[in-house]
Amino acid sequence: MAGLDIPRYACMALRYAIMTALLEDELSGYDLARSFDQSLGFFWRASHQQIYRELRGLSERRWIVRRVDRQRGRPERNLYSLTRDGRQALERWVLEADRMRLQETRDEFYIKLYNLSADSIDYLAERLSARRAAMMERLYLYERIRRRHYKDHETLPLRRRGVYLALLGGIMQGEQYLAWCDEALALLAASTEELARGAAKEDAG
Amino acid sequence: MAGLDIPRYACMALRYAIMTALLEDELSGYDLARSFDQSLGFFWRASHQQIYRELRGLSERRWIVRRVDRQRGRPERNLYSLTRDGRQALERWVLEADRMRLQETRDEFYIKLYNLSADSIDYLAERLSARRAAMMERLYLYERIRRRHYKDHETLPLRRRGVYLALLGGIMQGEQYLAWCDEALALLAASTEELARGAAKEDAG
DNA sequence: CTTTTGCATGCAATATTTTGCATACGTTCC
DNA sequence: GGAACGTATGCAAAATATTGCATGCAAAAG
Repeated sequence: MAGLDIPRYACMALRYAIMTALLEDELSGYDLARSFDQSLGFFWRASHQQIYRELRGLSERRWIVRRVDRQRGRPERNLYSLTRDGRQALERWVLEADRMRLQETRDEFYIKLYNLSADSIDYLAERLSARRAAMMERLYLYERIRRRHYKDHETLPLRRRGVYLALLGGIMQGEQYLAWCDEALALLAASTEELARGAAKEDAG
Repeated sequence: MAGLDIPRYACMALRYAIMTALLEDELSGYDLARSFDQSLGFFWRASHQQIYRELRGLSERRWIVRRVDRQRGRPERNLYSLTRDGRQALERWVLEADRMRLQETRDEFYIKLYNLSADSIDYLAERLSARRAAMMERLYLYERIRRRHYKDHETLPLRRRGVYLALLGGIMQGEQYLAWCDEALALLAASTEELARGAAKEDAG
């Protein structure tokens, strides 16, 4: 029951996501919480509570160190950076333990689709539109990043190429998602019309 | 501290995924654990432990009921089916609380890509190939299901159309993923070659 | 016959994530 | 001059998910 908050195992991706973010910059918990909305956060999001907790755990392991930044007027910031041990742990993790479960989308919207009915069709179509719009915006952001930082990826240093590939994955997935939304919305609209004409077969158990 | 295992809130997607699976069939925990590898499980996977736990919680809520099936030779099975309350709760959930966070891929492989280096490039390329192969197999399965059950989706009853759309989402995402793998593998291969020729700029901090 | 595989269920501990709350200071808006 | 907003940090509890272990029977494989 001692050392309650220090997990014994080192299997958590968020931990390494944070360390990855610290690879290039010294950042505060607050910075991390925000930058997680912008870059790595596309692939692994976390709330500030979780981030602060991880920062504590990482400090106790000596994988990161804290430096207090006293600002005029503002509250102090705790800036963290990777230690040598941390860098090594990160490198080890990259080469280890690929759990490859990626085979799962884990989006409850799909489950809702399994429950499509005359009662739910309008709502689901509306939500799908919202998702489409949100993804559109996300794609717009991706593209800006791409244009600004990854214009010609042939000349990037190696590590940056990896980041580019992740970004490309986001972009391609986003585009595919838009295409799917369009197909789905079309089918839902057609179904609504059929229902209105009383022509659609109702679910018959 | 009383009623420890009965969650107070009703916000968990797995719960509704299970109920959705029970919408058409009476199933055992074991059945669910396996069918989750086949259909809904593409979108929300769970271990048998989690499933049994949820089944217990759902029973306590009276959203499902258990029927004991005594089989010759084999151990007994607990078969579950939806109650009226359960069906209503499910319908309510579909129309409620769309949390729409889908904006996140949550695959640690992307984080590893952020750490691409001369040390990790071969390993990551190898893992990517494995993912490509796994997705290929998954797509093959999807396509079989599609051909068998969703040949012409225009004539399906409404609920089945929803299931079809989820499946279509899986298929499209899978195809996109393959395309991304190919692009990524190509870039990694090119980078490896450059490294071999000593021509690639090494990561310069 | 003995091991493996499949069916079938479950507990306990740990790990991870989310939700709700709390604080405190400074600036900007009205 | 007070409300709202942004910076900045954190605890506690609840919800969710994974891992490791355990059991027991039957059929099939060797």
